[in-house]
Amino acid sequence: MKKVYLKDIANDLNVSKTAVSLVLNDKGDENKISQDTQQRIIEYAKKHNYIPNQLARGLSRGKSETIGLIIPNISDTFYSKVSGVIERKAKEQGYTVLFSSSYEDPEKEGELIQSMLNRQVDGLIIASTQKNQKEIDFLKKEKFPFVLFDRHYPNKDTDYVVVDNYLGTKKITEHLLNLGREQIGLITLKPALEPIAQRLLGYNDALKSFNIESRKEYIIEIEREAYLEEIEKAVSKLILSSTPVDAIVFATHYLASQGLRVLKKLNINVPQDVAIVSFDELSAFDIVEPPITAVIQPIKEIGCSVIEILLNKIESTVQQDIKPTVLKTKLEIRESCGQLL
Amino acid sequence: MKKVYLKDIANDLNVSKTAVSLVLNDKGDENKISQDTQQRIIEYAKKHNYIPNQLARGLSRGKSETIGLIIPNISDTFYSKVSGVIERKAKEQGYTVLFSSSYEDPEKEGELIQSMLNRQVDGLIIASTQKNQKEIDFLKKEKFPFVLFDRHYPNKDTDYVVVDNYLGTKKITEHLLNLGREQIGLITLKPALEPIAQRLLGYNDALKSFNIESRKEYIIEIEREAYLEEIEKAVSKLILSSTPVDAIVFATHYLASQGLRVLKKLNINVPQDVAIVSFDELSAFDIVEPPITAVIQPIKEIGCSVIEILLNKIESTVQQDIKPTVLKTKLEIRESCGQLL
DNA sequence: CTGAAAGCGCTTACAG
DNA sequence: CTGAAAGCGCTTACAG
Repeated sequence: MKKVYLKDIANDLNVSKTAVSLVLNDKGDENKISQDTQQRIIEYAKKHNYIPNQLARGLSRGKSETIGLIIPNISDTFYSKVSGVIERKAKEQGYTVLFSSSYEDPEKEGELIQSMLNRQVDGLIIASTQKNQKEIDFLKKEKFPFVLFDRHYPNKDTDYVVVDNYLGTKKITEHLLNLGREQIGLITLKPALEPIAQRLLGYNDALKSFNIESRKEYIIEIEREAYLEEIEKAVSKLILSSTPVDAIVFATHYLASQGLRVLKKLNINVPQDVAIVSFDELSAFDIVEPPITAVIQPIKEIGCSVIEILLNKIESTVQQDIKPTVLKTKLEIRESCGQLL
Repeated sequence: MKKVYLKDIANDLNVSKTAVSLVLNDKGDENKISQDTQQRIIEYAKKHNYIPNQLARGLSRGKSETIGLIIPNISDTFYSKVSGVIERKAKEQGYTVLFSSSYEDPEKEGELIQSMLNRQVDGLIIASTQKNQKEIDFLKKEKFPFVLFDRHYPNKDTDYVVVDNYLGTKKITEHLLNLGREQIGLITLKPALEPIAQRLLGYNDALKSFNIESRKEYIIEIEREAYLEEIEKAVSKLILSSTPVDAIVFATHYLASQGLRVLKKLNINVPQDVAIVSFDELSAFDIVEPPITAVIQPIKEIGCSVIEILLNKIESTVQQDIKPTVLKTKLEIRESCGQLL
């Protein structure tokens, strides 16, 4: 069975390509093509397993029905979950998603944006490295539909969907303070991405609201690429200091889980010796020993907002307003902070 | 700045579209286009930010440089990790990946295959629901490049990459037996996908090799869609039976983690009262209470094999042999099985 | 109701 | 060394 094309159907059925195209695109009725002809075309297409070429269709219509998704790492639980809802929602509207991971490499991210543009995606979703100002400016200038999520460019006016990282971190830090912990360390990342910067602010402001001075030596910023090794030093430093910490805030789920590994290795009791909290979680955080208190990001809402905003921009003819979306996090109290001291 | 096309470059530079196309595709030298002309074209393209249209290119060349990835669920840690390596390796060879989740729905999977074909992907990677014989036959008949992974069609001759599910489960079950456990339950899934079927066999054969009879009431197959509720019943049944179990094999990571949640809720001590093991793991299984012994799938190898086989098929002109790849699992011993009884 | 034709933006024999 | 032209497989005004 050889491949069948539009023109084959037209030839075999003695109708024009126009008619076939119209019918197969559900425009038969509005173009008043006879029911009989429509029937014949549809049957023939089904029988011969006609597969329209979307490349040709896209080229001709100037629309690919594809959206590009660029994230730091599809293997990370947060991004994979958000990607899941984005893909599902996109598919519901007839869009397929092209994805690529930037692995936090700005240059790679730039190439990916180019590559997605090459491929004529109708819109772009980016959780950016925040180091591609130029590309973002380009997209803006071209009025190309895109929405940022998780990380945005604070000094640029774009659509984006983020979580309230500031308030989330403030909440978990205050939770510790409310339980009587006062020497609270923060283990976070170095390159100050916007969410990470916000988390630092939240931590500091929580301390401030309890009239506790933030100590520089309690804040450890580690290199993302080397976090596995660096976190060990960081935790040791906080714990074995002359004024040891009685609680640690971890700025990401992987810092928290790795931090807990280290604490266990050092035979530190959690929460007796130190309480811990995490920004974001892993799905097993509730059965970990001890279960880790965390602020949770609303995965589904993030994905839905992103796709809704993007499709709106793609499909609407009128210029859409640019508006940031800031979603709330949820505090999930478990046992890693213990009881009131 | 308006968009620039091949023909604009040709016009502005007073050369032919042919020359521009050749040069931009790195075929300038082999077509003996003067260095000067090449230089001018490349500079112009860069300066005006020329973005070639891949749709047109693909249409013209009959190749889209895209591969389709269809998996049950991108949000599942196993699939997201494999997808990560597939995407990375694909990108290295210039391919972008289009992905979609089937959510275990055969009909949806069929549509996705169609949709990927529409989009002229050069090849397809599928972790199938195993209920689309027809589509697989179609792909085979058309000699369309594809490779299955995780789940294959045992009665069909196709390329696939799987893990030795049989041996993996045999290993964890024997681990329990070696520690003196004899009443070993199995909590697994109902719709007998190939890997699930193999895991059942592995469990049974392990018992057999220790001359222990497999008891029907110790094997509980639950519905995937309702596993959260059903697992509670399953665990209770095994534990509260008149001949209670002293160990449980969980056939997947999510069954294991949910199973552990239930055990904790029922105040059953692991491993004192029951030992548990899991096929596959979650990244926090080592810090869970107790750390869960599991057989691990070689994520990276799976992804690499899949992409290697696929690209080989796509790019090679000679017919490639069809060959299954069966990878080894690794037993990761932790504390959920305790010591020798 | 239907068809011929132009066009989407590339690539690639082919001729010179 | 270079250019005109056909072709990839569709869609869509336009004319009848």
